[in-house]
Amino acid sequence: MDSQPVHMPCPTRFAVDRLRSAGLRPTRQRIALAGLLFAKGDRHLTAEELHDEASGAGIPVSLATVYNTLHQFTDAGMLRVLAIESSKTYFDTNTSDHHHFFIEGDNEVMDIPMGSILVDGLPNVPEGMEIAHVDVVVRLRHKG
Amino acid sequence: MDSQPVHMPCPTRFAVDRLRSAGLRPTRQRIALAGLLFAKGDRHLTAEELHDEASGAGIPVSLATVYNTLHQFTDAGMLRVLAIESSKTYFDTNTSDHHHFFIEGDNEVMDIPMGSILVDGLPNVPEGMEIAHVDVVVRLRHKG
DNA sequence: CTGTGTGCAAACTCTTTGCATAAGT
DNA sequence: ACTTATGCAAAGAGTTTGCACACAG
Repeated sequence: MDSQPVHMPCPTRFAVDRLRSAGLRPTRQRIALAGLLFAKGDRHLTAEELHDEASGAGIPVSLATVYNTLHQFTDAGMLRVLAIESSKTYFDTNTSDHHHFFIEGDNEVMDIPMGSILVDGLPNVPEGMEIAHVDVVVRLRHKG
Repeated sequence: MDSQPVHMPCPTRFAVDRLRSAGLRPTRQRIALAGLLFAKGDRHLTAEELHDEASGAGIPVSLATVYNTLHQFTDAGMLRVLAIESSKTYFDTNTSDHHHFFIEGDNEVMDIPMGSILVDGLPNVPEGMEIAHVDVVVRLRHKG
């Protein structure tokens, strides 16, 4: 019956399709990184974290390529950059409009559940400007 | 009548007092930097900007000292650090609770007038955590 | 094949640090 | 005098870039 033999596992298929529709050539490294990024729900990663994860998964990819790839994905609208902490760039796999917890000390980023925060009374924007985005970061610390 | 001759201009006096009450020795450099920072209302500066400004004002101070001083002022509660853009640290002379515009392209930071923004419906905070701070950044772009 | 992507290493930016010198009290 | 701050230069983290080689179409 199966006249179209499938040689690749499903996550790879998924990644390949996503890359193609973004106009990016599905190379080994991009497929692998997309697989890691988009397989398990929303994630917030630095380039270094993703690089470590790839290495750990037996995918040899250079840090430079991880950076390049993350920026390509960002330009293609598959990722969003978070400016939460100076000195480290976090990439968010959830590109929809939402906000974040940042846990000081642990340097961990978490999504704030949609709809549970409300920003109101936005101020008048200066002449000739428009709002590109509103970012809310709720910084948490350990109690005690 | 004036039995206490005043040899220093007023801004210096002010800076010296501020430094003393923060427990910081009022050195030439600290006095000069405090003068620049706190003389003209609320400001949002990077270390490099302040360094340039000091140099321009004929105050020779090294960039390393500017960084050290900004951190000492921050620890003393005289400044706040803004994490608005990756790769650059902005120091805010307004330590009260308020939010910011960030103009993309120009990389300029502006205060949002107090009370003109309202964050409501803060989400439940995870167990054992408390809110340290809520930061709202309204990112603006030039229209057209 | 042809063009694009990758890896490596070097460059670059921002920031911190160590140590001898200078300044404050 | 005694202590603390400063300047310089070097080190350090994170990120980017240039160029030869490798891979996808």
